[in-house]
Order: sequence, then C-alpha cells, then structure tokens
Amino acid sequence: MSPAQFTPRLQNLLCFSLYAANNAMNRLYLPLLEPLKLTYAQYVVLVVLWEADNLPVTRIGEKLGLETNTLTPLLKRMEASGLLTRQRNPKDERQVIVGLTAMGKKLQAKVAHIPSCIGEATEMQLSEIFDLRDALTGLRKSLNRTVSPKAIARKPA
Amino acid sequence: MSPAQFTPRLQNLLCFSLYAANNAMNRLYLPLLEPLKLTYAQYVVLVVLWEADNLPVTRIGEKLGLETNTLTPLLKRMEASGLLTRQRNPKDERQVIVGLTAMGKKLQAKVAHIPSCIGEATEMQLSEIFDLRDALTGLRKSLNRTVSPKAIARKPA
DNA sequence: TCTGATATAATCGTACACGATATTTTGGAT
DNA sequence: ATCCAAAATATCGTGTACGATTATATCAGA
Repeated sequence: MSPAQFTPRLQNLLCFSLYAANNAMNRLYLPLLEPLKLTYAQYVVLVVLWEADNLPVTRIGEKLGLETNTLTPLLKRMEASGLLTRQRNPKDERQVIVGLTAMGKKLQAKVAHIPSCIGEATEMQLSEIFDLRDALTGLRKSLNRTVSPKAIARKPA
Repeated sequence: MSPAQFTPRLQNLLCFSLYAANNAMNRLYLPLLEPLKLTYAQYVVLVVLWEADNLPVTRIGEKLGLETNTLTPLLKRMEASGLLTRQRNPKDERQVIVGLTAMGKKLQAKVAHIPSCIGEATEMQLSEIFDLRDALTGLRKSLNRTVSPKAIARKPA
C-alpha cells in the first residue's frame, strides 16, 4: 500500500470524481429542465413511467435505487403539478399505483432534445459515453452488493 | 439519430448511471463515516484541508466545485462540531479563512481505513478504478466548459 | 477622493436523499 | 377465526445543493 492511501488527495479519489461529475451533470440539467418545471429526480421518474406506466411506488424505487422516504414526497409534488396520479390499488390497498396524466405523457416530446445536449457537453464519442455508462452501471451493482437500499436488496435493478 | 434517443430508456442514460452510482457510493460511505459523525461533504472538506490548511471559503469551493451557499452552512456545522475554525482574514476582511482544529487534524488517522473499504466494494482492479476516475474527471471538466459554478468558471480545478 | 464595479461571504427558499420510525394492509400459521 | 410477521407507504428530522438575493469590503478609474 502506498502512503498516498493514508493521506488521500482529493483528485485521487474515485468517490470524489463521481461526486463532482454528478454535481456537474446536475448543473447541466438544471437549465434544460427548468423551462419544463422539472427537477432531475422528477425527470428520471418520468423516464421510468414512459417505459412502463402505472407502477407501484416500490417498483419505481427498484428501478431508480430510491426508497419511499424519498419517493413519496417527490411523487406528491409531481402529482400536485399535474404530471401523474397516485391511486391505491384496489387489489392490494397497501400499494399506491403511479400513473401518468396526459400532461405527463406530453412532456416526453419536450425532452427529446435533451440527450443530444448532454452528448455534446460531454465532448466524448458515443462509444466512450457507452463505455463510461457501462462502467458506472457495473460500479453501482458492485457497490450495491456491499450496501444497498432495501428496495434493491430484493431485486437488483 | 436512432429513435431510442427520443424515448430514452433509463439504463441507456449516462446521467442516470452517474446519478445512481453516486447515490450508491454515498450509501457505502454513510456507515463508514457515521462513527466519526461526518457526512460525505464534510469528509471531502477535510480532505482538502488536510492537503492545504487555512483556505478561504471560495478556494475550498473551487476545489470541490461548490459555492458559498452550500459551503457556508456546511462549514458552520463543522465549526460547531469542533472540526475547524472560521476567521476573517485581517489582510482582507471579505475573506473567511477556514482552518483545522486539533480535532480536525486528528480525524485524518481515523479515516485511513476507508479507501481500502471502498476499493474492495468496487470489485475492480486498481487500474480499472484509476481509469474510471480519470474518465469521470474528464467528464466533469467537459461539462464545466458548458455550465459551471461561478467559482469554477474563474479557475477550473 | 469619490464612486461604481467587483469580490467574498452569508441568507433565504426549494427539493432531494438518507436513517429511523409509524401506519395500514395482507397473508400465513395455528 | 385469530394472531403475528411481512409488505407497502408515509412521516419526521438532518444535511446537502441549488438559484436568487443581500451585505460588506476592496479596488480601479475619473
């Protein structure tokens, strides 16, 4: 083990490169999502529902790696802004089924330009982007084997 | 452009792989830092100060990619828990100089085990970790050329 | 010297993300 | 049928991050 491990420098830390890149990515999304009155978390909830509508809260949490203590208030805000509905499942009154409203569905067209904006800002080739994405997905899955939210412990996304 | 770009799937998005990996990393740090009563943000502030003590707030912000609206309350909490001091610079009363206390310095020894814990949890070779870290640092710098906090616009970290 | 622009930090309001806990519903074992 | 554990969601408190704004100090130019 090198002494550097005992006095880690910021620039050497994987965790910091991840933390700072994530903050930078969020800052890039802010002006892109602001005209739609969306936050990044709200955006990814919509991405999930555009793929598969009418999901219970926990199922959304499995896909996003979030639990209900984060999702419930988030979904309530999205319901209040008219993007989705939250209804108890008559078949199982424990579940709340989250479904898109017409407005929520319509937003899909209005974010179509975003991926290319992000792509440009990365200044990377598509193949590099895909490699980085896959490396990060692999990292997430490895980390989740050590510690994971309850929702993911049951079903790794 | 493939149609997939207009209906992005969660798993295809670089931003989501980054977001979810960062959340997972934070969850891994929580139990490691909890015995020290540190948050992740507080930890990286200490890493900065262990490298170079007695920095003005904005200088810390340049290194971390954060601004004073985030740092001021963070540093006040760390001052309250006895990790650091905040003093106006007599040479320039606009600046607040942040310095480690003895307790703040002592903590460095108590985090020495953390990098190897993280390393293990990644299930990656050191060379892979370094490659991923460098790719993320490059991504951050690219993204910061499109949008960046004021602190970074002046001096890219 | 004075005045306006800039630099530095702080404050305020909003929205996550987390651990801990509570509430309600369901299902299985007796 | 009853009771108990598990499941699903919600609530609460804390600590970031962010945009917008404010307050004070410094500095440069007229």
